[in-house]
Amino acid sequence: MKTPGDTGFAFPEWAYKPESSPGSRQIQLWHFILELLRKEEYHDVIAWQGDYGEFVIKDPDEVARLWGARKCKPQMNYDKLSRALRYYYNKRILHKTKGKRFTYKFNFNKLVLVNYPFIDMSSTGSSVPQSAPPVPTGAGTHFRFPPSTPSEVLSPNEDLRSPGGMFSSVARRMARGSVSDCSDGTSANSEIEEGNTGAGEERGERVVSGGGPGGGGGGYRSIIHPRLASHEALFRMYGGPGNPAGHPGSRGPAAHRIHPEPLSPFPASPLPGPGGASLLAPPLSPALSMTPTSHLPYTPSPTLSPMLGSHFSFNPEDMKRYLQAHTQSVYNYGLSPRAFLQYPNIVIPQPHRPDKAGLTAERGAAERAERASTVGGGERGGDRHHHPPLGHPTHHHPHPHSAHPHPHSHPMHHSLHLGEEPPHMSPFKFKLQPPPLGRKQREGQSQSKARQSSLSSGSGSGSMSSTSGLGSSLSFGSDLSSASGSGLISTSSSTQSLNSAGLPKIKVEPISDIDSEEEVEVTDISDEDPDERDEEFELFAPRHPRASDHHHLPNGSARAQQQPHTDEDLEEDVFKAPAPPPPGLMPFFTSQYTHSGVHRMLPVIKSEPAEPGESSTPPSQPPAAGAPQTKCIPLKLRFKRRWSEDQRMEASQEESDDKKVRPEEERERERQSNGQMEMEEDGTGSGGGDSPPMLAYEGSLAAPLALHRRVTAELHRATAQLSLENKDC
DNA sequence: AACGGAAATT
DNA sequence: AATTTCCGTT
Repeated sequence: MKTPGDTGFAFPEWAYKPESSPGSRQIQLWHFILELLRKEEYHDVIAWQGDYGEFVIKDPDEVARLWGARKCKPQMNYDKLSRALRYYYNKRILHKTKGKRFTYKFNFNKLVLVNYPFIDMSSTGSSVPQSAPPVPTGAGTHFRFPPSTPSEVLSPNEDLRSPGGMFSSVARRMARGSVSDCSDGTSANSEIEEGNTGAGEERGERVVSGGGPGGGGGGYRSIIHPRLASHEALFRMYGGPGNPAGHPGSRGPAAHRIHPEPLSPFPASPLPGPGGASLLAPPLSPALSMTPTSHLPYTPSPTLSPMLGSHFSFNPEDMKRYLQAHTQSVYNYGLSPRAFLQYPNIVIPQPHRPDKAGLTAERGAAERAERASTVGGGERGGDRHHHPPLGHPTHHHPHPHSAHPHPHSHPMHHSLHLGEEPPHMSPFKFKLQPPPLGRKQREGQSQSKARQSSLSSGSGSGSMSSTSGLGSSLSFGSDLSSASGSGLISTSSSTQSLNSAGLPKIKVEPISDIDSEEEVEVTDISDEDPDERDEEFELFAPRHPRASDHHHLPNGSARAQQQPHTDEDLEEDVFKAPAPPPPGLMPFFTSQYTHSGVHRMLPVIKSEPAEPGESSTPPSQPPAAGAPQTKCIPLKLRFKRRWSEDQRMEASQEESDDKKVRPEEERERERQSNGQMEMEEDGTGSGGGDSPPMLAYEGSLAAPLALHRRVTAELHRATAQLSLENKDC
């Protein structure tokens, strides 16, 4: 009986699979968190709470301990763990919910994309709006859905690098089976693992890793480059309507999963074209491949299964929840529907109501038990706010405040047309980076205050704190070209610091302080920040959940950003697109406007004080010295990157995400590929993307829903759950 | 408590 | 690449 639903929140199964993270061989923290979150056993330690995707670490020390156990890092503590979580901010996987202790929030968009870049809902979406716009106003009309380009869809941004990466990683993992290094037998992970498997939560969805892999092993090599895989291909592969490989229902277990989805988010079959096309080899990543595992109901064709035992699935329940969530979030939480539209498979985690108090503690850890009892009690008492049960997502109404800030249609003025808009790009911050002084160096040079010395050496402008970067940061329109990049920089830099080599190091970052709304529920802002999908908006996206510091916006082309700050405005800012909308990417801008602001109205439950565990902090051990490295990207490159990006955007309006996080190589690669592909499509829109959405959802949800249903079915057929055993230790 | 830079580790 | 470790700052 532990379905995701029980827990109250549900992510697609894959979300919980470590393997779903392309980039990592080992389990990733976010994944681990998700794991904990899904288990009731750990609800005393960490649990969903508050807004969509928001969770609270009730017992930081315990979480840290568990994490440490999992990673075989006995010295893990919350401080370290939290550092890792903070790294997610930039990656936009997570955000901090300000004002709430130990409270963070997931950004599902990111997760989805990261995990399933190939799942391109946009195709679906492009043809049809998948769900209702947050605000039923006529606004929807203004949005058009640009023809999607396959390439686009797949084009990942930062995190989603090419699916290829995923492939390889997966392959790798498969090859190795499992990672382990921890000699420590007592891994906490076992706890978790047990829980997962033991629970049988997925009723069979979970794959039994053991059984199945019939050896399909190697086949998944994609024949087609992932990028090229068209939506059609995707679906074909899934076995469109025809459902080549067997009926879903045929298998026992499957049956119930496949029941009709009342609310499927998906529109009609995505395969516009030659329906008849037989499926060709699945170009998809292994993860996608449908594994013909025995338990999989809808296993398409046996041949396809690349990965043994791995599959991921979109089950109806999830879908349903997703929809509900979607609606709810849209209406209640003010989340960006865009996100969901893109990834219907995501389900909203509902702060679930504790009725099952009893269940909680017994299981997993005796160790935690003590704590649990206390905490548990408190917690339960604590949250009272209920969210509407997932009953009737479809129409519901917004809570009182949700307010539709924009009663009037709110065309995205910001939507730019390809050529028309001035390339106001986001201003970038150029920070001088102080010469790296390694810890060693610091130590070596002056043990006492190495840090300061480093700063001073940096340039005379010791003023800049790492965070603020005000001291030497410059910001200006992204129009670097005009700035003549290097020239500008060099100028400023000249005064500034030079690295040992003599080259100035400058960090170019987008200034996204726009959000700056301390007042405005920081939480959400970022969360839906336009991520991958919204790439067009990305430049301006508030990438830092906390924009705490500087609000300067020096000259930065005073353009748009500085305007009134109403909710609307804020949002606009957020979504402001520097470049024209990328053609296939985000079919639904519609919703862009409204939501962010709405949610803050919701009173959040104050998390209970949760007594912090004391936990002694273990002594840290000094790592062995390593080779010194400098990670600064050469100035040139930075500019280049920037520049090319701009161009790209103009040309193709591709998304761009310039996070420092992202390595330029990737971007470059991406850019190029994208650029080529994209060109074609913009034609339609000529300027504004006028192509009207196939279905306007002007106002009603109904139509879309129907469509969704269909797709859902297809997906069901096609999907499989990803499960790889990944026990580490 | 939370943030984020820097270096080290895996 | 994703942390882990350390740590100064806010």
